[in-house]
Amino acid sequence: MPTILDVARRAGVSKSLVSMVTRGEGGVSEEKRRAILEAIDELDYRPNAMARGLVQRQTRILGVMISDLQNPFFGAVISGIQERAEERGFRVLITTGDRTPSVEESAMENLLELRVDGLILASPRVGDEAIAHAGRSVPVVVLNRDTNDDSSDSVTNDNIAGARLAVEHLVSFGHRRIAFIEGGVGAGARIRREGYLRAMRDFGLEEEIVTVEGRHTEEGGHQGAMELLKMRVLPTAVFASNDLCAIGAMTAFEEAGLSIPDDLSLVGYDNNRMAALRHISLTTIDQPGGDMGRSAVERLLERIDGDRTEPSHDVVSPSLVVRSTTGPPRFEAKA
Amino acid sequence: MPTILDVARRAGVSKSLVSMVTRGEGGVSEEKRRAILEAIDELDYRPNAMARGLVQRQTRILGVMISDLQNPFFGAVISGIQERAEERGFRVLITTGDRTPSVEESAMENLLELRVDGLILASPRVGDEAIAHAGRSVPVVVLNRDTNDDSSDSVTNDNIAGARLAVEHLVSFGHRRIAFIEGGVGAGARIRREGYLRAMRDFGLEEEIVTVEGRHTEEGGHQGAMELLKMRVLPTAVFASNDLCAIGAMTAFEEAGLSIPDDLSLVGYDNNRMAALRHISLTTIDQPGGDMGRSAVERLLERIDGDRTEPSHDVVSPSLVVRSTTGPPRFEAKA
DNA sequence: TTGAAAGCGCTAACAC
DNA sequence: GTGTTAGCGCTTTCAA
Repeated sequence: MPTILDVARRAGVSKSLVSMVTRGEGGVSEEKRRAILEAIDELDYRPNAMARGLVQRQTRILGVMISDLQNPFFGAVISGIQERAEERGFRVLITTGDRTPSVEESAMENLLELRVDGLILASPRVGDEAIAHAGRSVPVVVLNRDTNDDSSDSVTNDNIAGARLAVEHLVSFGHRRIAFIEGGVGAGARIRREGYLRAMRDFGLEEEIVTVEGRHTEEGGHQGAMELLKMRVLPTAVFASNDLCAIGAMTAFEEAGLSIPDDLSLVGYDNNRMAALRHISLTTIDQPGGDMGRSAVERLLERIDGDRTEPSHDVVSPSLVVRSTTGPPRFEAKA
Repeated sequence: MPTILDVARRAGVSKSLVSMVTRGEGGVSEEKRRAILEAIDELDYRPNAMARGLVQRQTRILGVMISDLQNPFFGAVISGIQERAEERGFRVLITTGDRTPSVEESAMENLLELRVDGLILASPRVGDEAIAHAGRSVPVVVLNRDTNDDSSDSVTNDNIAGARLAVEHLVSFGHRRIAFIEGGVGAGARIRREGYLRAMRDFGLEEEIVTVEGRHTEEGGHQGAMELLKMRVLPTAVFASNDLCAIGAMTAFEEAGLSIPDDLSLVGYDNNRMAALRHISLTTIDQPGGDMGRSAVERLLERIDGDRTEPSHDVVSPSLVVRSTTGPPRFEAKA
């Protein structure tokens, strides 16, 4: 693999000049520049980003840790990140631990060892300590997760408000017995659960609270729904912690012979591409993934450029998207 | 940010010992090792992968270029890649150009400048020359795409056979007028089209060939279907170049009042998670994404370890997955 | 406008 | 078992 020295020799100049050319710096005579470009081409030279990064002490790379690449919602987030990063002259490198906490932490370490200039943690299962640790060496923005330590910024959607929107929508149809399928241990999931609980209480439905375990996957939703189906008295509506989970639940309910929304109403969270499909047509809470990705990049760059040292916590508003999985309960609400 | 020297000083040892410890090499006294570990912890030291990579001339990182992170099929591919790479002690870094050819090429260059030890190109829109160029510096495996140059290995599913499976299945129901919605300019898409054409000819259906433009996205499928709907005589069956495309087409057809599979049969390609959803239940051609990802890693490591210098071209067999979007044509087939 | 030289943080070869 | 040193490929003073 050719080095800058090979190029310099071939072009009959010093390394410095080659460096100036690859960095697009001016002040090189047209003649030498041409010779250098030619040598680069002939040798298939490509600057070594590690050597460069080592001396420049920055990489202009933003690291992104995504826990579930199979969830289309994160596809939207990444699009937003990529778009804004590119505008600002940064590259984006993505890593995933495929939902395994230990692998995720090691993947994050990997990014850190590479000395990325900033890190976006999109809803991972990475522990608080690991985040704090990362935050000590590089600007970090976490997505959809509360941060205790104030070393990192966050961009979240208001999960409490979103959950309330879901419950409110169901209540407005006359539902009272509204169950919740949990989203597992991820940070955002816990807050949605909290939002559900609060909303139920606020609507005077404390007695009707039912929660079952689940996860932010179709399988998780399926299992949660099966739990619900075992109950003596079924809920008339179900709020699932995310769309994937809702879709899994939908499958389970329909397999059990229930018709949605006639026998049961269902609401998800995220508004991912699957939810919008005509055949799914899931009523859900929209979180603007692309916007959140773009904001995360902005926050990161402010830190990198040193424009801001105060922690920032962006909260975007979720909104209700009514589709075909919600309607009035089969029997008149008692109240 | 602390360096290895800081750690050495704090632990009262030389850099070499610290290096040995971070690399997990033996031959360090228990006493010093403990002191070093402590210093590392206190200083929040993290080895600089750039400096390390510079001297070791390898990074143990595999780069993956994915063109569409919104397509769940690639999620499966990445899972496979990640799993196998981890077993073999390699990290995986993913990049995407979000379906923009120029951005994709620059994203690929980025990976190359970082000196990844190998590159997996998962169905990107990157040009042949760019691939060949990359192949000159690092082992490259391309997914689902024919390579002209023999510098890179490939892992593909047999798109010709897969397309034939789709056509055959429809023919077995008595369909004759089977249209094809194209998948755009990506390499795999062109081969599927070719497979469709060949299969139609082989079944003596040359007269019935109808192709319309599309892309490997829902929007692309929707538009392709709209084209089809404008035709004087509608096909009785449609084969779409991938699942996303098929799902978009399904939406368009149903919006136009057609019922699937009664008025029209539909087959996709990939067997992604959306296709398997109960409400979509798309008949499709399965390609084993996870297996393909794992194979790609294997091929790459053979090259990296120098175990193989001959080009390899893995071809996996696609299979038909019959679900609910195909059936006999509404009117008896004439023949 | 150009070149020489120091040094980024690390590993590896060697000496002790 | 431990320390010293050269050098990976680059950028960045600084001089010429």
